[in-house]
Amino acid sequence: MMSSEEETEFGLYTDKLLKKSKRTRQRVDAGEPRNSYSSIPNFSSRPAFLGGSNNIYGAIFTQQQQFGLFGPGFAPAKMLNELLGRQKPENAAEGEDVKFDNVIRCDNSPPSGEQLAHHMLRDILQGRKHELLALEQDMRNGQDHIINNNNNEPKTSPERNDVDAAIPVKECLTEASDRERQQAELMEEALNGMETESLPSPKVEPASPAKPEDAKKARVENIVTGMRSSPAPPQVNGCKKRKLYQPQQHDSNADRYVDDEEEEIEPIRQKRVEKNILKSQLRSMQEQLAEMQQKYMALCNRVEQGSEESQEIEEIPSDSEQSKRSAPPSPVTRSTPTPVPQPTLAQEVSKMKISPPGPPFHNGFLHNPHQHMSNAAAMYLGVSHKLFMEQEARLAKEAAAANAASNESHHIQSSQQQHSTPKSDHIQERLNIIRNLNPNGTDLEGLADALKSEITSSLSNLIDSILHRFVHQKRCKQQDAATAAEQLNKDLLMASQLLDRKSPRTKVAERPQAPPPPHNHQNQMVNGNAGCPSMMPVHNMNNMQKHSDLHIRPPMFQPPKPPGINAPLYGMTHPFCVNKPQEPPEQNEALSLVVAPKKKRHKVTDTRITPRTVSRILGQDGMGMSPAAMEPNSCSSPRPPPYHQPPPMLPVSLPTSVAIPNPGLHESQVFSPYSPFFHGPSHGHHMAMQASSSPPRMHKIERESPPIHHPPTLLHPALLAAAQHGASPDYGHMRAPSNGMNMDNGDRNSDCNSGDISYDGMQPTISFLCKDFSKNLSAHHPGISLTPEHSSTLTPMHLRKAKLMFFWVRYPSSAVLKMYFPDIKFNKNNTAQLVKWFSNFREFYYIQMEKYARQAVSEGVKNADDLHVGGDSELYRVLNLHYNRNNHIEVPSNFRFVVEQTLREFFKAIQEGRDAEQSWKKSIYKIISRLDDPVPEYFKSPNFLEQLE
DNA sequence: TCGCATCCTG
DNA sequence: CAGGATGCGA
Repeated sequence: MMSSEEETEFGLYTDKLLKKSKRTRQRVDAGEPRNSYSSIPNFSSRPAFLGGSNNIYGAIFTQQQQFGLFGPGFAPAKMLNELLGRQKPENAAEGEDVKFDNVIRCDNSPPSGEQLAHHMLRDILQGRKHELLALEQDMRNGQDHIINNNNNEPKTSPERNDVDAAIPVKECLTEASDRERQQAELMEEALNGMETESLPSPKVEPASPAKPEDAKKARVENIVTGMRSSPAPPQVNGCKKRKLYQPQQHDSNADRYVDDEEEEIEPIRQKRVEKNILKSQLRSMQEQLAEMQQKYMALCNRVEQGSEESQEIEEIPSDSEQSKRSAPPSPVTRSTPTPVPQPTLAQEVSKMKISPPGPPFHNGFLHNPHQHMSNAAAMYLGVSHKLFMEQEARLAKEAAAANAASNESHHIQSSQQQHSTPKSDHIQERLNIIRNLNPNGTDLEGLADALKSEITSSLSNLIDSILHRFVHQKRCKQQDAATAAEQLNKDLLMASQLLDRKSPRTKVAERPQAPPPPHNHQNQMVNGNAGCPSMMPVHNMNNMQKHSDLHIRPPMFQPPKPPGINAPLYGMTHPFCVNKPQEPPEQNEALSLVVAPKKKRHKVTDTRITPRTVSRILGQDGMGMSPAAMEPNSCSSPRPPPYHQPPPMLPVSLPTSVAIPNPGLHESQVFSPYSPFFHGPSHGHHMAMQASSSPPRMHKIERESPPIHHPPTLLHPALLAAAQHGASPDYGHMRAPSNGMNMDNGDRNSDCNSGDISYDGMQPTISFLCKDFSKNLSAHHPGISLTPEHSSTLTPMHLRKAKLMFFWVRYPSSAVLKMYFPDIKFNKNNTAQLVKWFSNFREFYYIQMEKYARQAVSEGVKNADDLHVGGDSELYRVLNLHYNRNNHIEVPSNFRFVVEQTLREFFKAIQEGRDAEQSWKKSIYKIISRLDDPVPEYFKSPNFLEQLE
């Protein structure tokens, strides 16, 4: 049953678990043995000792795959996978008996019966969407199965059959009937292919006794499959209302369908027709866009090349460039080529697509002498691609789903290609025209036409003007460069606005389409560009770049442009990340499934919005803490006078986000956000992203030596900046004297020696550290006390910090946490909150792990050792996005190691079918809990928080 | 019973 | 992310 793993070290422990688990518990995982992991004496924090042949470390070190007890001789992975894949139901069935027994037993106990039933139903409903569909079918057949959606009242009877009788006929039913009618009609008339898609497939899965685990598994699988099989829109809503507010999924069809539900049939049909029309029109527009882009690229290249060297010009320079760029990227470890046969359009698109960012991007565009131009181009493309890419994505989906449709689209495309691109004078005028059209709304076709011509014309205008400017710019050289860039920016801004306004719908889906970025820092910059057209004047850029941590954004800047999440088309080190190259339909999906996108009830949260406000802008300049302060001419806006407002007790929200890209920059260094600091600080520890480059082995070896001297993983500009300033006055001794920036050791126990970190929760006054700090302040600005008040309130910045800490510790004790949040006056509540945060972090983390592990399994990965998490793997990026959204710090290499281990553990467990067991994750948790590392000292520094911006 | 951890839900 | 439910160990 349990793998040998447990037997070795956790024997006793797991025995208990197993025994206990027999008890009537419906939830597999509820409750983790308290303090289990870290408190278990035998748990060494270092893998080295784990001698067991089965332990992961053994496997890792020996580079041999060992499936626990199964050993090498076990069936070929392929077989195994298939077996498992198909077996799942079986396994589940086995377990179900047990589980169900439990459930039944529970029924006898009055108090919990209801709840159990509720849970059960919930699980069923959540996990087995397809089942629901089947049920729906049943309903249609006259059976009285009633599906209860989660929003309805809890059933009183645990038995499924009873549900029928017990449930009052609710909207569900009516909705269903509505749909029924609609669908019937639609089927008959076969209005369009899309509709038929939405019909529930008669696929029936015998409503087996619901087993929670099963349901859970199903859920996860749903997520996974959802990620993978986006082309084929999963079941369309049953009576699952919850599905509805689940992300603005690409599945516009479903959405539409849902929306239409309530309305009369007639209008629905009309709308559909209209939509189709619009769709085709959009398609044509895309075509044109593509064309124009090509032209544009070609022109750009010609111009550039002409000026540089007289090199041969290729037909489509962009292509060549692209190929150059895309070639080098890490060879896919295990290529699971999923080159979905793309229709011609898609091919074209792929050509057009800017090589998914990352390093290649830099090499390509950014290095050329005319960077401002290139950047502008990139930006432009980013903007204009929104619409295009989205549509392309949808197209791909549809093509996969309905073959018939593809032909049509081709026709349309080709026919539309003939469109000429009319030119007109001013965008504004046209905008007005369009605005006038909108109100009527009735004439959608007209509108579409208008939009079409509008976009095309304006775009062509844009391109022309851009080119003109470019040429002109070349003549005028640097002097004019700045202004030209500004102009470009304006143009681009206008363009983006134009596009946004015109196609509001695309807006929704566009985010995921953002150019993907292998190398986050850089990419974020790039993406930021596309997302935030409003740039700073070029002349400011130089200063800015020197302080990449001090991103002063245009007031209007709205961060919500998370770095592209799309998987890069290439460069996936991670085997199972390789797949969805052709799946523009957001990689996000799975993620969003996990993390509900729109929750209104944040308290401390919403990290996207930066709290540190005015304090940063106002307060900081006097403090000599911000890099900016050192800079005489930093930023266009002269630093505010030395007076300070009382530091806001509670952080005010400011838009935060990634650096503002400087479109106009021509210095290459600009694009390595951290570069400015690499040389600055005395410790040039440029541990810079070895990302995927650093061989995993290294980490492993690293870990072997207990004293582990963690490589200076930090690189947070803020820190570096701080280091710079450390030279100045008192600041220097704020840090541990010996370590300086090498915050290596931060041993939990030893860190106290820093002395200054004495945290006394009760002291109303400032702590040592704060005193120090305040001394500085007052020294520089008498009368101003910027003492980081010992607040008991955890701010969003604390949250960020906590997230960053997660890279080192997954299971921090509350003591450790307190130590690392010296500015917090801890009490039960905020301690719990902080702990809860980490719990949440873990949750997210493990969900991701499981998801990807399952994906790997289902994709036929054989050996856990084949799983690698590179810096460019999707998994890695997802995690980084979650915990290190703005790339505040360099992700410690150990974290990647941990991730990899976790992934492998999950993978093995799943592969071996252990996931059928009740608490199969626990063993994994235990393993992972041992992989915690000491958090770097600098996390304790108040400045760190400060710099988290 | 309490503290802690997970899972689920919103 | 926060609340609540639940489980487990002490």
